[in-house]
Amino acid sequence: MPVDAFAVLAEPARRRILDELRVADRSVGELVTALTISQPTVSKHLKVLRDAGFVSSRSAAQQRIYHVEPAQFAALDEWLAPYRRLWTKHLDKLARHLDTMEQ
Amino acid sequence: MPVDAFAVLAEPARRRILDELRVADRSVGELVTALTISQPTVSKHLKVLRDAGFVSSRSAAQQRIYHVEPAQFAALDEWLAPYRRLWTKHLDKLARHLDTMEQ
DNA sequence: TGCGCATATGTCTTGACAGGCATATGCCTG
DNA sequence: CAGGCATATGCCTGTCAAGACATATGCGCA
Repeated sequence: MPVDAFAVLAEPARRRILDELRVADRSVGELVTALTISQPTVSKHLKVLRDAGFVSSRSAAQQRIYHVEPAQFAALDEWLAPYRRLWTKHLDKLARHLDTMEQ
Repeated sequence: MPVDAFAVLAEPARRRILDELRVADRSVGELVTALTISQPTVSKHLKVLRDAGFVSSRSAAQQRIYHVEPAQFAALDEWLAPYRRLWTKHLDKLARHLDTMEQ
């Protein structure tokens, strides 16, 4: 992770952009109308997301179409992995407890 | 998520604390020596982590022992889930591509 | 090539937050 | 109950980033 992925996602507006792009690729203008944020603000957030590798863009005439880049999310998932063990262990314990109660 | 989980994790020091607590429960003093951060700073980060539900503490004499609370990580994982579909799809595509090449 | 649309960038102000330091609180032991 | 240890909290300052606004750039079309 070149730039801090968590810092990038800390901004709610950026997560809303990602939620939008997850459904389908979108032009900047579409994002602006979908999210009701000013155009310069959207462009700046997109730049941050691009620099962090969360999205990439292609040009289509005067428009730029953005789409989600899955790799960064996979990196996030890797960070989460060791903690996942903690809560699955927790769930196992819970399951065993329930099994005990059934008897 | 009552407070913004991503904003909480955006601070590197807090992630270091979690990495430490993931291995084993620790007192505040142990964290201070392990991370080489001032004691007040550690306490403040712990408060943020506590308020966000990432950790909880129990008292042992004058010490407070902190430990990781898995639920918040599970919440994070849920947020990540819809994106996970994106990159597994991506991997599927890659696998199919490799299959094609083998023939 | 000049105009208009879509997007990017620069500047400024303001607010939030982290760290340093001093100090308060809680708890145990002599 | 006094003193000391472990931890929490309050105050202050510097830093950084987000949003508003103005403006620059890129691209297509008449």
